[in-house]
Amino acid sequence: MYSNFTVDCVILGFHEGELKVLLAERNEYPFKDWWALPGFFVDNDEEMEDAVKRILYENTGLKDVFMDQLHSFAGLKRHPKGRILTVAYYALIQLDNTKLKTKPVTNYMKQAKWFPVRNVPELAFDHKQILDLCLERLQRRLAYKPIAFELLPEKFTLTQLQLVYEGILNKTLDKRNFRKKMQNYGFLKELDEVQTGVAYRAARLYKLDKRKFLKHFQNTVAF
Amino acid sequence: MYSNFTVDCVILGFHEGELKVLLAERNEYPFKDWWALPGFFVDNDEEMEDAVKRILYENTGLKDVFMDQLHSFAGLKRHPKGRILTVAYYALIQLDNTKLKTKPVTNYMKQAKWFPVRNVPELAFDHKQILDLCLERLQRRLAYKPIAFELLPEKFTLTQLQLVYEGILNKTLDKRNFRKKMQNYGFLKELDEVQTGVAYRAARLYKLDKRKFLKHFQNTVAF
DNA sequence: ATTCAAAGTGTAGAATATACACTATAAAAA
DNA sequence: TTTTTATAGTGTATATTCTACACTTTGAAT
Repeated sequence: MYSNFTVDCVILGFHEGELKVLLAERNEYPFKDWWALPGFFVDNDEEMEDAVKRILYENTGLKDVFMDQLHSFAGLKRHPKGRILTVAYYALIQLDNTKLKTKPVTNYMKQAKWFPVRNVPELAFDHKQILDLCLERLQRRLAYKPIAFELLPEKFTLTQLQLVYEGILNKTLDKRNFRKKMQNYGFLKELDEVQTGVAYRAARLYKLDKRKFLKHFQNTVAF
Repeated sequence: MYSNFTVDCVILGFHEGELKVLLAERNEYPFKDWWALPGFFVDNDEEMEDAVKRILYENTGLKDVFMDQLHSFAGLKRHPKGRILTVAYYALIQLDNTKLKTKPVTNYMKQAKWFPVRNVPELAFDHKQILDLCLERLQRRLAYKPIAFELLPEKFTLTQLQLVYEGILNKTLDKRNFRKKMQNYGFLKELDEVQTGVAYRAARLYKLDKRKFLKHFQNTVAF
């Protein structure tokens, strides 16, 4: 039995140097055939976060995904059938080629597809507003939440890390300054491993020491 | 006619060097006689923000108050009568002696009273969690939203401003460094006026140039 | 052996942050 | 009118962080 509110989820991944969002093509009215953020009604006996997890699983096949609440939207006119409150979340996944191929998994949507976040089709409801808010929040939270690392595989190169920062901040960064700063933070573990399968000099791999990351940023506020 | 969700509001003011929150003593079950954040059901045909404004007006007599959404809470067990989703807001008011004297204004509460934010009684529902989240958010948002200024009268002294910053950040700041930094930002208008009614040297008054404030901070993110 | 494509590295100057203590002023009290 | 009191208001030196900037190294492919 459904409750009377929904969750909508901005599912983000990073692929080919770009931040991408998973959108669903709706197969139901209103906004049938429009692209929208994956979302659905929360069940009456279901925790809200579990509903988000369910949507994530249906759309990506993944469990244990990093997620965070964004904002709630309850405008009287946001849904043509009357007010439907929605709680928006974002989720960050490690997107790779295997996950790029999406399949329709629920009957209320025709297909799901990844789009570059800054080049999405027109979206249903107020979903464009939700996406924009998400991107703005990510820029701020990047500084004190392990956002960049949730978008990367466990082992990553500094160049990959820089590309994620650039994708979220939507601007290019200086390579040397970026590396210096990251390494000075002290929460990157340098591994004795390098990249494989590249046709040029292989880059060193790093891991995040989440413990040190959180300790470093728990008291990071102005002044 | 009530909808099925509520708004709860962390109403904050600054008085006698301390950040204070307005709490309401409940006159209804559940949690009758407990202190709680002011909040109530949103009407079916009422915008959520208007509901917050209504609660603010009932409790403080003020309109046009600065407010911002915090987070939504929808735990199945947060309310003994079943899940009630609540959207938490915070609001910042200019608290002075006239506003300190509160009166009971609604029948679902016995009285309202101001408490120092870091010394509140045990709260109903998950309201302590909401308050703590609010204080944490304020610390972060202080750096890019005009939070400190919403807690002060239009004209204020630098010492008053510093006290607000200290109250929110919950630590003391260096006077000279604080003033230097604030004045360097360039969004404070120095007035040709000084404080009145003090028994010692009167301090110069300042106003916020909100336009410059927002311009200054709109692009303030890491890197 | 050469080419290619990306990895990896240092330094100088600018800006910002921090630590720190005394003088100036206005009203009140003597 | 002088003195006291309480807060306003101010500068400098050092440390830290930020920024701009270009070449050498490496490993695979040709």
